[in-house]
Amino acid sequence: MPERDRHARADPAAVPPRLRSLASRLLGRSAGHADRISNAHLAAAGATRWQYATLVTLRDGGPASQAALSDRTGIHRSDMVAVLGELTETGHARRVPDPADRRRNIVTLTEAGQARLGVLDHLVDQAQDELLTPLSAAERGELVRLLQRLDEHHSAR
Amino acid sequence: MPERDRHARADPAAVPPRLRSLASRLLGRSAGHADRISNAHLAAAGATRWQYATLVTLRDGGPASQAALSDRTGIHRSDMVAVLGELTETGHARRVPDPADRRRNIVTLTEAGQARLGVLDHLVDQAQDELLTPLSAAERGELVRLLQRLDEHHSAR
DNA sequence: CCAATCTCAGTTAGACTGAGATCC
DNA sequence: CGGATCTCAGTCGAACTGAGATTG
Repeated sequence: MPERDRHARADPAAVPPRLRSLASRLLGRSAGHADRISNAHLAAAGATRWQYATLVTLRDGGPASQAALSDRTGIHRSDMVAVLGELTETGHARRVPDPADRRRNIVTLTEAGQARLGVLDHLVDQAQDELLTPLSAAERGELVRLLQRLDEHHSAR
Repeated sequence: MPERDRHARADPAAVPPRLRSLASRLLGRSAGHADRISNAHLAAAGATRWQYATLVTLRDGGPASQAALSDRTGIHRSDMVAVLGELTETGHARRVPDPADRRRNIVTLTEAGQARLGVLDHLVDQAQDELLTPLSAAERGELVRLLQRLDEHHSAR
């Protein structure tokens, strides 16, 4: 991988103060860094963030329909179809029609999926650590708490 | 505008704790809220975030080449072409070849651009306020400071 | 010849809409 | 019938790559 990038990276010192202190801009940029780092770490195992979120949700919430997985992960129902296609093809999840309601699929985590999840958990931890490098443990907690309040407020009906 | 959305919104209570406390996920979701709110407020004046960032940078940094504007805004050089196309067509910026180096354009803010910027500044302030509603003034400052440190760290060469 | 600048065409991942088929 | 559920095709804005033309 060449990994070139001689372009467009926002010279931190040259950004006007007005922009440098806009919360919306800082969130966008930090989310960009977070995406790049998370994707890079997960790609080492050939995984994606959507796959990881889905596997975690299956482990913590148990078997569920695709609609329920959409609600719990925040992944669009329509993208969930593709994610589960990948996970079932690689044997990490199983998708069987619900006998009690045949519109639904019941999705379950396989043993292989549990094993994979252990690996991915570790990679994600590393990604968080790289992302939050400049912050102390207390500051990381504070950041997470503030962001949770933002997200909860704006996710509420 | 119908503005429907009966779908995929992540039921906050149902998200597994592991996901709910991942900084990278929270940043992505918060950035999404920020984008939606900022876009909505700016759209009321027919403007975009890229246009706003470019106008601010012209006001605070004075006339500049497109490459310099790219560095200062973090907008890709290739997208900057289109943004300046819009701004010059609407008479908010002017683009003239640099007589000292004819590879460059010198971009300047027009009077109309300054006036427009006053309006947009106000809309952006409203957007920040809506975004940060659940946080106190002290918490908003703390959030901005933490995010600045993240961004500076990961933007550094 | 090499490097910088601007421009244009095309790509990518993420998030979304709309509609069809199936089933309760 | 109305209303979920899953699936598929396609759209959209944001961010990017690559290459060409021009100039230093």
